[in-house]
Amino acid sequence: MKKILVVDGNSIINRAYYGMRPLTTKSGKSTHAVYGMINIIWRQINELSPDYTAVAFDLKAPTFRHKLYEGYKAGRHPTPEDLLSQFPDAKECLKLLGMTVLELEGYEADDIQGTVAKMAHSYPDTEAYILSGDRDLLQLIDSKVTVLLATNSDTKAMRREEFSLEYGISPESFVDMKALMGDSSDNIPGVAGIGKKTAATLIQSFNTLEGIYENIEDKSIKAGVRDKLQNDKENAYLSRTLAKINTEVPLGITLEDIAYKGIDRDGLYRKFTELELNSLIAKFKLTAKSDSTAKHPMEADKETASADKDAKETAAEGNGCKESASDSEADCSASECAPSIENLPSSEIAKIDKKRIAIEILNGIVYVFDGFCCYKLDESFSFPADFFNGKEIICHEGKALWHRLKRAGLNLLDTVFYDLQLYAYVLNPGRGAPTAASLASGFVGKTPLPEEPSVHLFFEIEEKMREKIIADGLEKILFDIEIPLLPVLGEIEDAGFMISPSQLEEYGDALEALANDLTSRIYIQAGREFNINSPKQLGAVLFDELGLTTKKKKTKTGYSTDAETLEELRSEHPIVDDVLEYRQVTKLLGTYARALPEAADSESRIHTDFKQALTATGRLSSADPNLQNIPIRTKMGRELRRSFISKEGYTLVDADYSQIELRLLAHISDDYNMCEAFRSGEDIHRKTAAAVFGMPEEYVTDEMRKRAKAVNFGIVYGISGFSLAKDIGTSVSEATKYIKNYLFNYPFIDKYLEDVVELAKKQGYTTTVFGRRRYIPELSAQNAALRAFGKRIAMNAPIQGAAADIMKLAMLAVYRRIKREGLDAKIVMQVHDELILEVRDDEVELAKQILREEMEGVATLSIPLTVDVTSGKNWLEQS
DNA sequence: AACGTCACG
DNA sequence: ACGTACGTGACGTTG
Repeated sequence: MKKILVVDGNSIINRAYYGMRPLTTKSGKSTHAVYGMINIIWRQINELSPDYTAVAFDLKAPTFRHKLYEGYKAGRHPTPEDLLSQFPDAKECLKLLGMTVLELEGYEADDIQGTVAKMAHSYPDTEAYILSGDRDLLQLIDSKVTVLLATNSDTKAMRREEFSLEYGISPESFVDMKALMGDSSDNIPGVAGIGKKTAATLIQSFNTLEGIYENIEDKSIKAGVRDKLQNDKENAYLSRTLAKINTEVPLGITLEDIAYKGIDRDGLYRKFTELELNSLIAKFKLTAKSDSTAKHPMEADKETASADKDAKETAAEGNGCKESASDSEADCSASECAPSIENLPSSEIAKIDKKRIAIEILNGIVYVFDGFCCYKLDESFSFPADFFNGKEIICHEGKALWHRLKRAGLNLLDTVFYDLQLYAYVLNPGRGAPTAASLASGFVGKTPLPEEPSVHLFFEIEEKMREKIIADGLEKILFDIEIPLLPVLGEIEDAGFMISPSQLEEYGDALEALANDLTSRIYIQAGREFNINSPKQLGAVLFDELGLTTKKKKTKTGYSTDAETLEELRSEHPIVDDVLEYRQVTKLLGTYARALPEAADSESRIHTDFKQALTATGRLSSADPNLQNIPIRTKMGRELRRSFISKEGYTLVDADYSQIELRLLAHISDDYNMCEAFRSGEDIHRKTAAAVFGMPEEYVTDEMRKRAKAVNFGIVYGISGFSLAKDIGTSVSEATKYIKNYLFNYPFIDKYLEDVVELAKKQGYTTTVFGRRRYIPELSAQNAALRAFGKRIAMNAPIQGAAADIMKLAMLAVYRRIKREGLDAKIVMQVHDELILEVRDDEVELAKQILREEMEGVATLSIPLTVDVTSGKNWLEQS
């Protein structure tokens, strides 16, 4: 028996799109629909071993159904952009899988499938299988046609038996039934007031529409139903025409035209690499170059092809500069693209004399491309000290390169690092850092071999990405902020923040004694020893053994034992207080007191790593170690800051923006009331309290001010009454009232929050006042909770992002001013709205003045930016 | 590697 | 009906 597999391309790709977690390439291209579709289809190919395969797609052009009925498929959600963009890749992949893609203007995918499936009747010994998630296709079931109904988890074969069992009618009657009950998803009207049940009963009795209307006076039809049928008779017949799949589409093909060709291994490897679908490469066991192109699928899955190493080595040993990379054909395959790489001894480094060069470090080896030749440097390369002065370096992960060159003793005066990772970040933050190879395939369509440098493509990639940067209006963000900031961050990391290890040790010892004390007390009260650090064991002790009241099992794995939960149980048992304190003490001990000295260098300085291309909003993040989360909120924790010090003869100068996010909200929304409050230097939380509680400011109590402050914070995050209530400990209705009063008093903020969400929905992204983007795909999610999350992101991102822009501009301004005025001062830390300098004692006052001037003057907004500046010998004692 | 928890702006 | 404030990083436990 020969088999035809007909796939409903639109249905399967939709199912894959909505049924899977989003997946994107490093450069931000969505790929999960393609990935899911291939998995679903490949499983069927393996199960069936079809002889003929076709995948049908809809085209945009209207079909006869639209012409017949203008409401047809009206009210459908438009296909999301990031699904639409996957169709070309999907079709290409299907062809590479050896399948035939069929689409025809004026016909829907359903019609094409029906036509192909029914071809089984024209050939002897042939049967057809239709793979779809759409139940409309069930009408095609007959003796030679089976529908494979793809559900979320598996695929169910529907033959006549299964169909009749489920619907109680024959597949041939399916369209007649649909003509009666309609179909809201396709906007097929049907007969008003007749649903699934009545429709099924009628069809069971009379089989077809004709049967029903011929027997309309039959007494088995109730009067009400009869009226409805008579009223909508025209609609019923129209609906049937709309629902009926046309099996006579003029495709002009024979079965031989859709014979299954087997997979194209090289093509799939290239395509999957481009899409970064590495798990599919593994699943199909694809390698860079295989010895044969067409394989039967059953063999393909098992095959292990061997990489062709010879090809690579020939290229590496090639003779110098004869081939230039830019001569390569645009569509050449990866191995053909690789240029010859010349080994360059240090003595000949001066040979590289272009102003603009590309550098890539791969597995510790330095590669240089000067626009013509590609060089591989010695392990112990050495450049002349001023080699890079005034040069433009196109690179990837430029800060690591910056450090490496700095450590090699090189001057980097006016050296600009055009870091492609920053380009990608600015184009689409929050996608994770793309590799150089993925940028190559994403922007110039060339995929370097794994483990091979892609530096020879950096000039082309830079050009393409720059075009996109300009098209998106991101030049300022990239070229005026991120690119110049890179060496500034390098300097800050290099400088490091000095600590006092002895002081930390003392502090740690005290914490340790306290922790030991608490441990024994907890054991005594628990009646046994256990691991207090294990939420599981702690939960068992508190709730099962000591019988504390459990609200609900909050976590996936068991009882919730977080501070919020324990706080409510304090009065039930004295052990709870001890556990809370134990948690606090061990946190300080493990994360800070003991860990920080480990990270310090021989001069007791700690060098963090600022991640410049990580956060979705534009902020920096700090890691290894994180110096942006040093405790301050509790007295015991705050003590840690005493151990962050300045070196002998120097002082720490600390400057932080006051209320920067709230000020930005005032500026962006242009809310008169809030702007006025900032202009006149009023206490913004007190003023807000007066508005929220509806009374003069003189009567505002501390508690009221505290609540108003929480509202101010919450608004910036896209607050809900529920969360505000939880935060300030009131009823939800009380909290909701505060929010309502707030928005009433600051009407432009209310308007702004609505508008920013609308605009984000329309554009797919938000922007800061400086143009920095954040894409918010969550806004078009199916899941309501996810959509609500998207709204909150849309409200917050322009504010948090603008604050980040301002701080970055301030860092540049302060850095340049220090340099220009020749101060003996270094920036040692940034904590989002705070900048810390280490300044020679005699220049402290000057540094304070500079910090204030530069930070406050960095942007001109409709309200003033204000900065609080303090100084001291450690991070705690600031005056 | 995932989870729970908790440190920061 | 459903979930519940934005953005981060690190530690210890557990599977």
